[in-house]
Amino acid sequence: MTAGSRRIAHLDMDAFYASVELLRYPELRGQAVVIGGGRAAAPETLPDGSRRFARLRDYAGRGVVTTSTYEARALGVFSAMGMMKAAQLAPDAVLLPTDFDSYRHYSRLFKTAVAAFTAQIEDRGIDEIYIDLTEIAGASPDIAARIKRAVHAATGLTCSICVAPNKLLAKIGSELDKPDGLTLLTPADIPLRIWPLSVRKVNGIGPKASEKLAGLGILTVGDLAAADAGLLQTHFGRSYSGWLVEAAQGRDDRPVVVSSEPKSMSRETTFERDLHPKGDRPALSAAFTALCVRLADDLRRKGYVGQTIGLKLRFDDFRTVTRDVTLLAPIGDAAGIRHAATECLKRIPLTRRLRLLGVRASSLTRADEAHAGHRPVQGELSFAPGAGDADGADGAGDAGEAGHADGAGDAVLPGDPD
DNA sequence: TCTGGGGTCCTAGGACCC
DNA sequence: TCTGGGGTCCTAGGACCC
Repeated sequence: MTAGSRRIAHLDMDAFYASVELLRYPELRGQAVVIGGGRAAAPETLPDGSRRFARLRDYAGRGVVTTSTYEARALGVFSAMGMMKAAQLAPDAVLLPTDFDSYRHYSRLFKTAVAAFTAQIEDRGIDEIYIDLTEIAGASPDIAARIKRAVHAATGLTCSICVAPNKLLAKIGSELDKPDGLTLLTPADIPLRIWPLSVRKVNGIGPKASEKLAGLGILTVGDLAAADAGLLQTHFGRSYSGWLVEAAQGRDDRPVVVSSEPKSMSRETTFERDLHPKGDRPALSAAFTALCVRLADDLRRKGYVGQTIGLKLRFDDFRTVTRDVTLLAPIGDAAGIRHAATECLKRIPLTRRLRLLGVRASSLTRADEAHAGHRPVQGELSFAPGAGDADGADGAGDAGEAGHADGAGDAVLPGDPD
């Protein structure tokens, strides 16, 4: 199955959200534009037909930058940066709210355009895909150029493509000539084009690993390629160090995965201000219910039910805690989800104000196969005696069946209808 | 100027079974 | 009577990605 050389392309839309916004607001072309901020203000149309845009300096809140135009990046504003920090760096930059419906629309358009070439496409999110070109007739540069033209014709947007022997190299390469790039990489290019790059450019080496590598004097992929395998193993463990060694050599035999089933679905929200578990009980309870309703809605729309329900809290000191419970049978309704998540909540001591609340469903099965998907669960409920945390003397043993009985009387966040 | 929301995968310990 | 090993499931947390 391996052997033979593959031709794998990585296609990445250029500054995707920002570029979609520029299609709608062409007058912003050439300006520093930032998208994000959660509840940012939408542009206002004036009587003369012109538009007034919010500026970054007007923003106040807890949002982060989702995307920025290349002009904003030149000012130091990048994805995931806190909006308040971005406002300091570029106070005059235009601020736009995220419009996911619109981005999803353009995402469908570009993916459909590529699908005319091959079905061998791996979805990697809203703005990027891998494409296996191995079985497509023609030279790689020609195929890539045709795909770029098709994407532009379908969307009016540019993308960057790299064709390489594997996904690892294709992913790195698609960034090398951005925007509107067309890059070809062969094994012979690795020393000259890959090794000078920061280890951060490798998909799978994040902030923590790169920090640790820097501590060992390893900054570039070339440093990594030259590093002692034993040294790496003592610091990163067998599995991850083995992968690092392979990655530094540009080796990767992961296939292009054409279809996959979702593993989990979740909804979470960060409050505009930290909420007190007792003093803000009504607000917390309403938010909790709303999250369960939205999650149930997602599950229903996509046709799944979940047998494991989880709760996530983040405290004002940013400490994050999760708890989950596996039920006897999968569920998908908001009341059932809320009931199970409330059981999880009872197992977390609420000592501080809450910054974030989230609800998750996992162990998903298709709703139409829910009967077949009835997995055997040993014992009773997982929160039966013994399976609890620390001191299990909290009498959870008789918590009852995980049905929909409204035992909310003693819940930390009392259930309120609606 | 404190740091979003939606995911996947991995690790590690304990329960439980054979 | 501690002396096992293998396998699966469940849970919690963390790294990483878009």
